[in-house]
Amino acid sequence: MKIQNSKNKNSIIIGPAVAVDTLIFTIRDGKLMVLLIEIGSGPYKDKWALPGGIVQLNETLDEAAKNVLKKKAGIKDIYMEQLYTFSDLKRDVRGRMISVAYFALVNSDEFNLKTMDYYSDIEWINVRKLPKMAFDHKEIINYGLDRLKSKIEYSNIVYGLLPETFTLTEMQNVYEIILGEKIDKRNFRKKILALGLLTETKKVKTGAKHRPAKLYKFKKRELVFTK
Amino acid sequence: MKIQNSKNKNSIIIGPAVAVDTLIFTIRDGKLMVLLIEIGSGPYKDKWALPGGIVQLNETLDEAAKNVLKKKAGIKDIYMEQLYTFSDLKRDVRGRMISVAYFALVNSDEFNLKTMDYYSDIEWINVRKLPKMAFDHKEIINYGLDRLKSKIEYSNIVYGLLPETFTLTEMQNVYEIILGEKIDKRNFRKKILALGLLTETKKVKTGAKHRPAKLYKFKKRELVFTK
DNA sequence: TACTAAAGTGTTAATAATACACTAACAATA
DNA sequence: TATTGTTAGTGTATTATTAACACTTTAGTA
Repeated sequence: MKIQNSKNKNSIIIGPAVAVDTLIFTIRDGKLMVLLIEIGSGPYKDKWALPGGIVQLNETLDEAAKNVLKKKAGIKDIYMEQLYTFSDLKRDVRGRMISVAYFALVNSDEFNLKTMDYYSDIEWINVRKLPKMAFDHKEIINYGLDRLKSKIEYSNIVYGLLPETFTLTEMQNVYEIILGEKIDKRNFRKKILALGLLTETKKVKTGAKHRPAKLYKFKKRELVFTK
Repeated sequence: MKIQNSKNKNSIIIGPAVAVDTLIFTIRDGKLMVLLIEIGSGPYKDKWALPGGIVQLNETLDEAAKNVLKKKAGIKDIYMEQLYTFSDLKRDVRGRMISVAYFALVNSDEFNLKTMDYYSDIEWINVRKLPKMAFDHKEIINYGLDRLKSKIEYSNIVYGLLPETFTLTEMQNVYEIILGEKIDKRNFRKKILALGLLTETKKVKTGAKHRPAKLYKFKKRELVFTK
């Protein structure tokens, strides 16, 4: 390994630059949405991109991704994991740039639009109806979508998309939206409750013009594998 | 994104350096082995490390990893995938270095030791009995081991560890070595054959002092998900 | 108080996973 | 050439999991 100036922590290295790009999913209006920014100038003008930023010398990739979420989208304390590192030579026409993609889930109740109305060019976009994308960000989104579809089947990550308390029907809807298929109500409830990850609260969701639904919550809001 | 000299493809960027480290597994003497290099000088002298190298401006990460395999270990045309990107600030005391880890499988029949006897300091090491490791390479190995254990259960990647033709017992042995548990012979054969990924060759493995075993081969030696 | 709409609930059938033991075929040797 | 040792090769019964399917309950509203 060749490193110039090896005694100095802030060494200058000649090599690809490193960025993080964050893929933030949420459920809104019964659709799976992703947070995108419209680019205002430069070679990718009028195309859309994932929120991202250059990785600084004194931050890890996880920290860099958290900083992007906080600065660009005002989001913190959410589910996040590293997705994949993209490195095509031509992925950014402006220069050689490696991007470490991160994958995040938010529940749109806690994270309301007002936080970001501030930016005119940042929006939740239906992941099934993407606009013209900059860089290889369409590829990143598809990669993340595959991760989401598979991981929701063998873990409890769905908590990242749900509010603190929720009904089983709301939870089932999230599964159906992500997987793109209807699920049998009785089988779904049986299976989910058998996992033992939820506790029944003593509250119900009232106000709708039908029987009120029991509200549940996750015992622990942290990643658990279920298979 | 701040990029200096944006019209020049070979821009100079101030940021973390990027390396690839390759985690190469094989089965030898009934054990899961990993290819390690003993470091001869510097702050990590006498510790062991994964084969790795700095990522050049004109190569993708996949290419960089392939080049490492070829140059450092004389290996090519094997199963390889990106594993994870490691970025702790202190992972290399010599300076800020991000490492994209790759995960590779070879079958030790095709890849014989002679190819690399050339290097005195490169060896297959039992993954359950690792020596003192440099950097965060122990962590990378454990991460890769988890990937291997899970992926062997939902895909056909085991082909990467097997020769062109093999007996079902040999295949079962690989599963048992990786998972660290005995598997029922009849159930294993039933399940594997039901997947329909193998074809029976007309040959048998003779020479052993017992009944000869049928030789099988994979219909396709490329990644297929089985669940 | 009748109507609407989603909540809530069990059983049966089909499929998949597990547990388990003997015969077949060759090599080595007496 | 008969005997022994060693691994290859095979089927069935049990259990666990998944899939299919329809009616009653409860609040809101007219």
